[in-house]
Amino acid sequence: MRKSASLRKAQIVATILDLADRIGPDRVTTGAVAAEVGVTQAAIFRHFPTKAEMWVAVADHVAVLLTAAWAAALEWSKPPVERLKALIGAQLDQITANPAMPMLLFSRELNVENAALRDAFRDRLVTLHGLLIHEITQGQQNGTIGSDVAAGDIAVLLTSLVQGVAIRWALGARDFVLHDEGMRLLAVQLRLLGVREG
Amino acid sequence: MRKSASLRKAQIVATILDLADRIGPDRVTTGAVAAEVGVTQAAIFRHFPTKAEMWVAVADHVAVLLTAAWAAALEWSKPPVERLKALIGAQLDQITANPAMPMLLFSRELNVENAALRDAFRDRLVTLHGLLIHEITQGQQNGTIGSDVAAGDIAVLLTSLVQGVAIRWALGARDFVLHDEGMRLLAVQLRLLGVREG
DNA sequence: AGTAAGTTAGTGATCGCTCACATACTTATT
DNA sequence: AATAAGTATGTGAGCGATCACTAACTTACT
Repeated sequence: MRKSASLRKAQIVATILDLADRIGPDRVTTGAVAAEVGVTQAAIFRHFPTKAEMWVAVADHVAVLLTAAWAAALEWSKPPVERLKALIGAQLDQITANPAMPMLLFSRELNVENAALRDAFRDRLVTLHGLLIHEITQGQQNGTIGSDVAAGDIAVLLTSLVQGVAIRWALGARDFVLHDEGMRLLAVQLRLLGVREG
Repeated sequence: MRKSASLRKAQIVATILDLADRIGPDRVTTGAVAAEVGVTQAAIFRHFPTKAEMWVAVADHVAVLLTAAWAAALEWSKPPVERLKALIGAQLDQITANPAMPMLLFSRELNVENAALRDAFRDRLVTLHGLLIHEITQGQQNGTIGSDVAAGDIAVLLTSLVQGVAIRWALGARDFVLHDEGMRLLAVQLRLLGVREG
């Protein structure tokens, strides 16, 4: 059936994310998207001038989701450690809701073909890193996080933790709940970092 | 010039690894390999029946390198913490010597097309994880590593650390020495884990 | 009636792979 | 030692499949 252009665009973006998870980002061809959407391959180009533009639209969509999730996590101002947990929990939830994200970071489409896509994701990662460092610094200043490790190093360790558990989940059998396992390991690491539980 | 089959095969394997780093694993076409080697594309198929077999040969080559590096790291029996550092240092060195390895783990070739390739790498990662857990357990038993965190969780944290720094290096500007940055973060994490420096 | 959305039927480029043939090297026979 | 026979390596041309993308035409909705 016919749909309005805006609806069709949204459907295409959602289909790309779904297919990227199910068959891998680099197997998302215009033909595969069209078959999934239920139109001919040529119809895709009524809505996006090139395949690269399709991916940019996907990046924009994901960026909006991530930004909103981080804002929601920080909405009710809490102690820095709780804000840290909320940020990382939100990130884990976003990955669960959108499992293609980790693999997309290493796709040929992002790393080789599409500089705009790469820049969009890089920007979001840098932003998250900044948010983490801010909360860590706040926690160190009010004494709830030990100051014997530099805030930047803590942020790297926490980022690696999320990355590690997400990759193990995405590439593996997905036989555990990403949020639960991630938060469990986060609690372990925070305890090691000398966080005093409130 | 003509070369013996064994030499040519080795040259092809080395070229694949080099190209995988420079242009991305999924851009390594038989034509690109042939051009780099200096023969026609058809000549590649004198030495490997399919492209998938080429990648399996690459996996075998890498597996040998990794196994030898781990064995060398553990050769002179040292205290568990030193053996841990040696293992992770060896892994960082192998990644430096062969920068395509991290990206290869997320390539379409490995994750979608080539189950044998996937199994080969999975086997090596599982083996490394086992080696890490063994040393961690030894360290906990002789009291040089705190026992308040499960050995398996420590292994996951250390694996994530290596993965995180390696990916940051491989996908970024490579503007730091992977071994140095990895060992610096490892020292931080080990200190958090209550490791008593000998 | 006019236009937005979709179809049919293509294009050229690139992919892995094959085949008939040519040339370099090795081995056996004289 | 010379040479014929056999094998290993490489070439040039091309096949079928798939890719992103385009143009001309058609249908549905306002």
